[in-house]
Amino acid sequence: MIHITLPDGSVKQVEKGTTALDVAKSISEGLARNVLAAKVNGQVIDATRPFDADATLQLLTWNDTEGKSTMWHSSAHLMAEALEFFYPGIKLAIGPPIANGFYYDVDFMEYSISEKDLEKIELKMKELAKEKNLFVRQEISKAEAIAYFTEKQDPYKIELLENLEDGNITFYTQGNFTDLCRGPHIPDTGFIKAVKLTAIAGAYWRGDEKNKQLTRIYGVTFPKQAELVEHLEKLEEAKRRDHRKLGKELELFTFSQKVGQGLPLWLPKGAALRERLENFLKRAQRKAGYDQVITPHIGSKELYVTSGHFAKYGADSFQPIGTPYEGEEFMLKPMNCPHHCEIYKSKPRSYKDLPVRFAEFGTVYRYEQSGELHGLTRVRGFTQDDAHIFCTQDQVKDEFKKVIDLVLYIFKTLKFENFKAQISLRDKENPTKYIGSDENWEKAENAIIEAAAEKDLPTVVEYGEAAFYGPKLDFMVQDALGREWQLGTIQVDYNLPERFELEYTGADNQKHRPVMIHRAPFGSMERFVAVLLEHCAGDFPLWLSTEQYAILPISENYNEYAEKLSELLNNYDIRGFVDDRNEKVGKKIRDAEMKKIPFMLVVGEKEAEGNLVSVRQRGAGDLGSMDVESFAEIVRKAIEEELSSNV
RNA sequence: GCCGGUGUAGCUCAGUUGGCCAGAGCAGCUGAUUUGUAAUCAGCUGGUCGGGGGUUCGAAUCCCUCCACCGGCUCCA
Repeated sequence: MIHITLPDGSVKQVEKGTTALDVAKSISEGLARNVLAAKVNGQVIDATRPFDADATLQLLTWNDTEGKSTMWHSSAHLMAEALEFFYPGIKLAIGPPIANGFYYDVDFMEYSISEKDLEKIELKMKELAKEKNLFVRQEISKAEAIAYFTEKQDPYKIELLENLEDGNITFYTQGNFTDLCRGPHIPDTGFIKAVKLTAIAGAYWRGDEKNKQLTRIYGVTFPKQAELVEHLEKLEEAKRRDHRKLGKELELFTFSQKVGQGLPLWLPKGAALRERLENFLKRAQRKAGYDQVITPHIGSKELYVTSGHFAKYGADSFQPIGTPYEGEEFMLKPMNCPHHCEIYKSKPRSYKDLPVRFAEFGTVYRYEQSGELHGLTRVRGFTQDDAHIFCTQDQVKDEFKKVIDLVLYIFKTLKFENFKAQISLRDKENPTKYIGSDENWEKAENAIIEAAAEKDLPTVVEYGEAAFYGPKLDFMVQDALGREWQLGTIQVDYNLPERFELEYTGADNQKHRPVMIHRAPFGSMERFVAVLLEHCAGDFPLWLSTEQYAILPISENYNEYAEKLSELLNNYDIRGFVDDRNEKVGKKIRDAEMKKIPFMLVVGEKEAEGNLVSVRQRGAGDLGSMDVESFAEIVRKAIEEELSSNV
């Protein structure tokens, strides 16, 4: 007899050879029907594997991330079985589970496949799922495995096998399909009740663009049809919130083929929104001791040779601009830091001056591959809310904390409640990858870790993710749909101060090298606006709305009164317009709602006579009628509340 | 850049066994209506069918090529 310890601490005494599924059955049949896999001694394995010694056991169901990924992994096998049915002779590469489903990379040989084919594959998968075929695990020698795939003429599996150790190789078989696979898998295909193949795309073998491009089919499966429906609804919602769609509808930005791809054009309303965000940040930065600077959009090629960026990125950048006669070369600036370094150097600095903080909404241009461009989140020209802090090594931690405060203030004000900070540190195994002294790195990394801890940031630490010039802290926010985006960043840089020979005079009257911190709380205005748009689905907070109210006269007879009101509200610094079109008020309300205007002010005879406005708030409905001062007070209070989230 | 898909009016979309002047709704304009909390009615304007080339008596529709966009891959100072 052996002992199996469950998560609640209870211990089951069972025969050797008992499986996790048996244990589940002994608890309840219902549970057993939901068990997808088992976590035994911390390792996820098939629920059908027999125990041969004492162990801890956690039964994994659809409610566990590992349960889901096990099912999706099995779904990839199921899809492969269906694919082999329709397209015999195809070569299979890899088919893993991913965050939201699974995919399989397939070399379709002479077959061609398009989205139209997905439906029949789904049907076949459902048909095979109904057969409740068991996933059978089989240990196999490397030689036998290679022989199997040689027979099957699958070069990808053979390549995978070549990198595997003999004695550690397993096959899994369900129905008519056998695959090289480490496992684990769900007990049988019957758990898969709902199937949706979502996309078909190209993907390189082993992610290397020098390799052959395979066809990747993405899919997702569920244990219940209802969950698939829910999933599809979520996708619809994401589509509805897509910043490209909202940006067009709300007339915020556009693109022109003639101007060039990836070069956003900000329309009046978008520009007003952006200006408001910039002013918001400028105000906060002024308070935090930043000095605003302005630098040109191009810089001499020498500048980037000095910074080292030309050597690293020059070939993949917009190419230098030449002057007509002298043959001088200038680059479109891909970042602002070299310019800011030169500002630092414009006069001698003393330790008493530090930290120096130069801020600039700096527009930069980077060549992105055409297939990479995406709405406002990936463009070729964008504006960073950039700043560079020049300080002593001892000031790094404090400066980090101040920047973290700034970022938190922004997140709080704009209601990004779910976020995390990723701390990217060195890969210590690979010291030659980094510049700067070990001692300074150690200090900087600790400073970041401590700063994050003291600010109670939810953090994940990634080793080996640091830039070659210094460690960094990136903020990832979740939008309303739980999708993750990288926004703000804070980076320590030992490289540029060295290359630009920056110095300050210390208390010891000796020259010292300052540390540089790059930081951008929004990241870029383009990306931030995109994420904000999706986060709030276009319903901007009042203080950010370009049009805070629309005055809707009942008929043309009240247009004059409406104009008078509008002037009055202008005196209160409340922005809006009069909808004096010859339309019924219902139509005007509808249009104002579609334009996401926070307040609609209906005026007719009653209001004109009593010097009142009838206020209707987006989302909240009719607030009744009141005088202008009361309305202005409502607006003032609402904005104060929105902006008061001091950290 | 690569693989796959898409491209018809300002917007959303019909229109492919190749065939009469290419359609609708919304937006816009004109007129009527003078309106009370999510679409008043009527008329009108508007299209090199993404660009170029080809096949054909005839091309939005078939072929070639280029461009842009969408979904991925690779990349991201």
